[in-house]
Amino acid sequence: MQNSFTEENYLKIIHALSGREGVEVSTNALAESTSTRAASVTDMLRKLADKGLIHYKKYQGVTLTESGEKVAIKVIRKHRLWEVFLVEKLGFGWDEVHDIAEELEHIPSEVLVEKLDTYLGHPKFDPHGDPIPDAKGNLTEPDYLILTDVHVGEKVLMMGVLDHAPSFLQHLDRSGITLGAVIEVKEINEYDKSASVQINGGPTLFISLEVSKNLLVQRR
Amino acid sequence: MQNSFTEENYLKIIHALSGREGVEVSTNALAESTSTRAASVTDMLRKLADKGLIHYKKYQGVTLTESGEKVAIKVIRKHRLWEVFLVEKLGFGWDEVHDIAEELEHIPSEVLVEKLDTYLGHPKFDPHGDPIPDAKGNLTEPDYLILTDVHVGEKVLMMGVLDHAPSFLQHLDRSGITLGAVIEVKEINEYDKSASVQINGGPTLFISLEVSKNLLVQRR
DNA sequence: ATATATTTTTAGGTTAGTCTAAATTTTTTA
DNA sequence: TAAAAAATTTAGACTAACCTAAAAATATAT
Repeated sequence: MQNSFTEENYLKIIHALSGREGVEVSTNALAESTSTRAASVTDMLRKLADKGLIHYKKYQGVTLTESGEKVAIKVIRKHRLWEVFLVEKLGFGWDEVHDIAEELEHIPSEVLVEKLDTYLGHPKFDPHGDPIPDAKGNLTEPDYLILTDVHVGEKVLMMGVLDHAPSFLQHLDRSGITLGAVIEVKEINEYDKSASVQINGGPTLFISLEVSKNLLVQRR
Repeated sequence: MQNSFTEENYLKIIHALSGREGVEVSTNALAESTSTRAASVTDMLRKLADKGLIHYKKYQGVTLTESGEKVAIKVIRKHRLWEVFLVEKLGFGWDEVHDIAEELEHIPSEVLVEKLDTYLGHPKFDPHGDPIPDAKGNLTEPDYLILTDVHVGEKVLMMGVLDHAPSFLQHLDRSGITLGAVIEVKEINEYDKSASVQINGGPTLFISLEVSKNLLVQRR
């Protein structure tokens, strides 16, 4: 029994919205994320529940079942591997690959994914720093900090982004903030929490709270 | 105005069935090729005609318009480039790639195709010897012979296959008949038109008319 | 604790792509 | 060239995924 493109998208989004703790996801949140209406979401939830892919009780929100989780993680694995391919092999920018990977992730061939994974050298992270689930479906989220949690004087490594919007990624490109960059927090403005940071021991620049909130970093 | 997966498939199949001369394709032939019923084909033909992608007069069969031809050739370009990728980069056999390419060919991104083409080194032929249309949509079919047209004593180069069925391609693999192989026709059996051929100056083997009819070759 | 607001579900409808059965047109054959 | 056969189209219906409007359930506020 094959899942449709649309079903896979719902499962992927439920996975993302329910987070590590597997918290219930609301109908409205899904309507927002899928760009559909709540009524359409309800229809789909009934269908996914019938297929045993989600736990669903009317008015109570949904969580993934084990089998739903499996499907979601497979889709995420494909999405992230294709993103690596697009950036590493085809030369796309990290700001250009999301929509294309959104299509490629639904190509249904197990052997394709595994050959792609091998070809790419079994990457552990995608171009945005997101972890790639392994072939068995194990997905371990590294516990990165958000830059807002870093104190003045600390040096951290840039490890990923929370916002994948092209405009945000392009902004980082212009600022020279790339994956693996060393970020030293020089100063935090008390008033608006904007910060001045030094990148790779080179130029110092000001970043807004909005930017800080979307940067995942790691102490060295 | 985007064309759907299904519409693209119809256009691709009409292109294939109408051949170089652009001959009319019948409703039944399309039903056969799309694995649907004639009534469904009629519905789709009306739709494609409304979009200006085919010439359609009831009961008279269809041909592609210029704009339909353009779409078909784009799909064919994508299909064949992805096949090259699957074989050359991911290590699939030529008998394994058709179904996967059938999915990949509908991924809609011009820039993806062009980057893929560049990455692959602008290949001119796919793993089955079929010519790859260029970015401008020029598709030049080389005029190969069919092995049945080759006389005893002639040496020819194996250039492609007409049948893409995995079972046929696997049969060729077992026989050592690969793209680029030199085939010398040693003998043709008058009764059933089976032939004995020598491959690359090495082993001689018997091939049935069924096989000969599906091998595209070139005089040297 | 009741009234109001919000969220979610139900009811009924739409479109794309498919189907079967019946009607119509074209082709073949006697 | 008329009858039979084959091909094609029309009519009416189905499913998946969406919609709007109205009803029902839950949450919030006075």
